[in-house]
Amino acid sequence: MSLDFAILGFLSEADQSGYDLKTRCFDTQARHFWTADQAQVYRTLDRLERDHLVTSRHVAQTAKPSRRVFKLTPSGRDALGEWLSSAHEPPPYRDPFLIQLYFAEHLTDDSLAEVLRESRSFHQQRLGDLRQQLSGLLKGKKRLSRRDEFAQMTLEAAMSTERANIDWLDDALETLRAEAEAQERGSAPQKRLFGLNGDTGGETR
Amino acid sequence: MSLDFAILGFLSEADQSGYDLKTRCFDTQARHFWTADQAQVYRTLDRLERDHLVTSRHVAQTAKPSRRVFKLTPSGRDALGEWLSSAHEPPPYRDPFLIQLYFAEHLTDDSLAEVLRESRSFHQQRLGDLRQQLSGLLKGKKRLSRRDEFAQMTLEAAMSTERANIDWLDDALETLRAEAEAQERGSAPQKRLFGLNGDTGGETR
DNA sequence: GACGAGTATAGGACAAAACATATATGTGGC
DNA sequence: GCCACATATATGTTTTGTCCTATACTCGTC
Repeated sequence: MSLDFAILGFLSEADQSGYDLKTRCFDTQARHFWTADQAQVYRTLDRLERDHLVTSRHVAQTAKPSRRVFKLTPSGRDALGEWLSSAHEPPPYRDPFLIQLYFAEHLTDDSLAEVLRESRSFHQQRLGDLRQQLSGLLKGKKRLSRRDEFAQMTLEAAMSTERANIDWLDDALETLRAEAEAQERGSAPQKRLFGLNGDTGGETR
Repeated sequence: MSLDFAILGFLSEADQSGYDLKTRCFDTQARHFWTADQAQVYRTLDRLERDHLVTSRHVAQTAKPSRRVFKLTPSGRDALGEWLSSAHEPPPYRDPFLIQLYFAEHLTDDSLAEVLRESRSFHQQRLGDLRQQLSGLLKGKKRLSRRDEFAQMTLEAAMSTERANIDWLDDALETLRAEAEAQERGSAPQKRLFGLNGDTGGETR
């Protein structure tokens, strides 16, 4: 469903082929908020054309296979506008890492620390990728277009999430390290890994 | 795949029926990190039994339909242990809200602000739910078991993500508001919604 | 006694996503 | 000539997740 509108959105900016959408949109610009398989792109385009939200025409090329270029129809544009302005529930969380953490009693402290570090590394990599995307977006531009500003905002949003993940993981690793040290020194084992941080009620912040 | 191990994990704590898993685990304890449909639970249990990772026995009840209670096998426990200790790539981001933001040039400032507020409300609700779950977990306990500590950690992790989302949305709304005000007063329109915040390079934090 | 709510399991249908393979053309390197 | 690579589209299959319906028994209530 959302994929439909991501595609309509990209077509609202420029007429494109399925190949363009895959390589120039989903593999690059959009990869931090929506990914799509090549097969998925072509099949969705077929469906959108069947529903008269896009049209296609074949364009021959010299020295390259011919392309099928898609164009947004007026009703496609309407559908996009309506979807963009209405609320959509965020998808449910589904993170294998939290399953691991939830059942971490089966792991040794060392194993758990390793899992935390690996998770951190994944998020660190994603954050690095986001930074690269952002600097690519800003490169050589003194003033961003309104278009670019929104692209930038999506990157900043994703980055703030990644930073939250990394910070949390750092805290958890530090707590684990401190716990291990306390244990080693034979002092009273610090059982509680996390305090309440005053987070059990009241305002958001 | 991950669902398999979530189920194995819950069975590692207690023998349970599909109904128990659905209502007592996935609908309650685990809902902030993994959700599963009833149909999915039963079908996954069938598959796990076929693969000899769990076994089942029928248990008759008085005044209630009989239950099919599942139990982890030794090889199921092995499979769980191995999965828990190895790294798993976090699933790709897929957030319809970021699609909306990315194509927000098609929206008026008011529409966009409304979308941001609605998104905020979703996340606020989730955070509230997380807080409730956490206080439910802590209720009447002076000392948490190691088991509960990990449950608490998953809640804290989810909460930190939600807080990051909400904070980012608040910033965005504030910027939008300030922009609108500047425009109204006829002063030079503040084009850039977001600064760079020094985030284009260097260390994570 | 009809009806809804709770307990319990199961299967059909479908949509979304992932994974794999096929096909056709032209370029450049070995 | 062969192989890899980029361009370009298409289809087959499987897995995962969602939605809906069916079945069956008990209890409380209107």
